Amino acid sequence: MTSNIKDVATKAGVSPSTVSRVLANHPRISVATRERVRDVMRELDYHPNAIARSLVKQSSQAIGLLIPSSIEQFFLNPFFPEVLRGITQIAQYSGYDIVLSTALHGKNDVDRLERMVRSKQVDGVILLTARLNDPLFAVLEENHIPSVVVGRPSQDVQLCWVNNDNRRAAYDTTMHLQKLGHQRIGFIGGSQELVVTVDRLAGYSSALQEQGVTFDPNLVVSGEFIEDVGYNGMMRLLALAERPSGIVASDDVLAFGAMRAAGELGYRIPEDLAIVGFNDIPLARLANPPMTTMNVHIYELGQTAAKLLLQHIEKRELPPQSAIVPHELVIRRTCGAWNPLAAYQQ
Amino acid sequence: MTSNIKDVATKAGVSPSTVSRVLANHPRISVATRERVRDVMRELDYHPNAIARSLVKQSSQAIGLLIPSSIEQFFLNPFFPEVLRGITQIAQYSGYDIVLSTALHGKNDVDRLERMVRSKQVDGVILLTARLNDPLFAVLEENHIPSVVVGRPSQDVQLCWVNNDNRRAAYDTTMHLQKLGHQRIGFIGGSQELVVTVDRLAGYSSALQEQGVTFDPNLVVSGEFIEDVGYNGMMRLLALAERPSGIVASDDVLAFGAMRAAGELGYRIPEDLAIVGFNDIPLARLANPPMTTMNVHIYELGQTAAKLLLQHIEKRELPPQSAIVPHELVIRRTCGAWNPLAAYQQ
DNA sequence: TTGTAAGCGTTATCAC
DNA sequence: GTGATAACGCTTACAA
Repeated sequence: MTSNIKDVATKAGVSPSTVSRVLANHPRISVATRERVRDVMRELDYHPNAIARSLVKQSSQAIGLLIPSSIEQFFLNPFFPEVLRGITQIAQYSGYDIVLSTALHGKNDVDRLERMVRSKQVDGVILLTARLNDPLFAVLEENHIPSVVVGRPSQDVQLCWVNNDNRRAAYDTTMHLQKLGHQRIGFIGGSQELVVTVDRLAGYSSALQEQGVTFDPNLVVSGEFIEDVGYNGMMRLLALAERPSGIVASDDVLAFGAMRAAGELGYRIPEDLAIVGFNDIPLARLANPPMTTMNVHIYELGQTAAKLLLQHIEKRELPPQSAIVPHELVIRRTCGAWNPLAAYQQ
Repeated sequence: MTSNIKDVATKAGVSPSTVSRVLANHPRISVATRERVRDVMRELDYHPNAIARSLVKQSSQAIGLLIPSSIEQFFLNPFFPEVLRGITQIAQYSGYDIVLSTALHGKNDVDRLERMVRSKQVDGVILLTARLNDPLFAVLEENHIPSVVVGRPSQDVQLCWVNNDNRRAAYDTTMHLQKLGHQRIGFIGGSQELVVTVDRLAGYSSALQEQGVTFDPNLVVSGEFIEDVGYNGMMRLLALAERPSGIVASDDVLAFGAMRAAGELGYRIPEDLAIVGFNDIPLARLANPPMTTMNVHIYELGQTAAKLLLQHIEKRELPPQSAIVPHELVIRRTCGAWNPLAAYQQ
C-alpha cells in the first residue's frame, strides 16, 4: 500500500541504511546512488514515517501546549489565540509541530500534562497560565521536561518562564489615572487564583499607597476573564455609595463589559468615568470610544516562550532562564487623556 | 532513567505482554497479576510510550489541522479560534489530540499536508479553508485520508465537508436590507479565491436580481479578512458618486473596518448607512452601535467537522458525508431595524 | 491465564 | 561509500 524505506531500498538496489542516509543528506554518499534513490522515492511516492523516526530518535519534533481544562476560557479570550500565534510563528520557523493536549477527557491537568510529556509525544511543553501554587510546576520540575511557563510561577521552582512586569504595568495604569486626577479607582480583575491577578492587584494598590490613598476592598472585583464579569463588576462598583471615577480592568474583555454596564447606566466615558484596559486586543482600537489600554505584547510573549523552549530542548543542560516582555500604555479615549494636538507637539 | 514496559514486566515477575494486557484492560487476566502489575507501574512511575504504541497500532490518536500558511490571517480573525474551539471540544471528549501543522517552513501547503498525513503523524485532517480549485483536495482524495473540509470544495471531489448555506445566508442578509428600503447595497468580501466569498457574492447578487436591481461591480470590494480591508473598502464605496446606503460585509471584522471608515467620514449608523456583518463574533454585540450580523454558528461548524472526521477515522470505508450548519440573522442596531418593543410583542 | 516471538519503520554502530 | 544488524518500546498472533 504505502511504501516504506525497505521498498525503496529494494527497488533502488541498495540497503535501507543507504536510503536513510540520503534522507538525512548524509555527506558521504555518492551522487549516483543519491540520485537513484531519490528517483525511486518519487516513483514510489515515498514519505518517511515520522512516528518510526521519533521512536528511534527519542524526539518528536513537536512541542505541547497544555490548554486549560476549560476550553471555553481558552479560546474566548483573544489573549490565547495571540500567544498561540507567537508560538506558532517560531515553531513553524524551526520545523516543530504543535500539539494541543486535549485528550483524557475528565482527567485533571496534572494527568494530562504527565501523559503528554512522559509518553514522549512532545519534546517540551509550554504552560499557558500560571496559577497560585500550581501543582503542574512540580510535575515539570520532577520530570526534567524542557518547559516554559507563560506567566510567573508563584513558588520557587527551577523553571523557565516568560512574563510581563505585571506589578509595574498595573502600577503604571493606576498612576496614569491618578495623574489625571482620579482619587477613587476601582479594579476589575481575573481569577484571584491566577498569579497575574495577584501581581496586578499588587501594582494597583502600591500606586494607591504611593499617593496616600488607602486600599478599599470594596473597589475590587474579580472573576473569570469574560465580558460578563466586567459587566457585573462594573454594575456593582457603580452601585456603591461612593462610586469610583476611574477603573483599571485587568483585561480588555473585562473593560468591554465595564463599558457596556456604564453605558447602560447612562455614564459617559470618559467624562463621567475613565476606564483603562489590559492587552490591547485588536478591537480595543475599534471600541467606541477607542480604548486606552496597557499593551503587554502578547505575540512577543508567545514568541519568546517558544524560543526559550526550543533552546532548552536542543540543550537540555541549560539552566532555567526567564524573560520579561515590556509593556506600553496605549492612550486612546477612555481615560480622558487624549490629546488631539499631540501629533503637532513634537 | 524513565522506565519501560520491560522494566515493569521484570519487576512484576511477568512478561511484557502481560503488562501490555493490563494496560489495555484485557479481560482475561487474573486479578492478582493485574494488581501486582499496577502496583509496580505506580512504583516505577511508568508511563507507556505513545510513539511506540502509535508505530505498532498504525494510528496516532491525533487529528491534524492544516493552518493556512499565513498564520497571521489565521489567528487574527476570531473565526479560526472559534472553529478550533469546536473541534477541540469534540477531540477532547474522544481522547484525540490535535496537531497544528506548522512545520516545513517555506514549503507550500500541499507539501505540508502530504507530510502530515503520509508520515502517519495524524489519523485524519481538517482543512480550515476552501479555496477555489484547491489542489489540497486532490491530495486528500488520492491518499484516501480521512478528512473533512470546513467550507465547500469547489471541484467535484469525494470528500467530507461541513459548511453553511452561504449563498442563502448572503441572500437573507441582502434581502433584509432591501426590505428596509435600501436600493443601493454594497458588498465587502474576503478574497475572491475563497469559495465562501464566491458563494456569498452569489447570494448577494441573486437577492438584488430578485428585486430587479442590476448588479453593479463598482459596489463590490474584496480582500483579506482583516479590518483594514473593510476600512479601505468602505472609503472607496463612500467616495462613489452614487454611494450605497447599505452594506453587506462578509465578515464582522470587515464590518468593523467599514464602521470605522463611516464614522470618520461623519456618517451616522444606521441613520445614514446600514451595515450588516457575518459571523456574530463576541464583540459584534459590544460594538457601538451593536452590530447586526449573520450568525453562522462557527462553534458548531467546528464540532460537526470533528465529529464527521472521527466517524470516518473509525470506519474508513464510510462514504463521504457533508453537513450544513444553519445560519441565523441577529438583528441589532446597525441595520436600522431594531425594535425596542420586540420583547413585549410576543 | 500467561509467555514467546515477530514485527511496526526508522536510525545508529560497526564493519568492510 | 555502503551494508548488516541491533536497537527504539510497544502490541499481538500463536503457543502453552
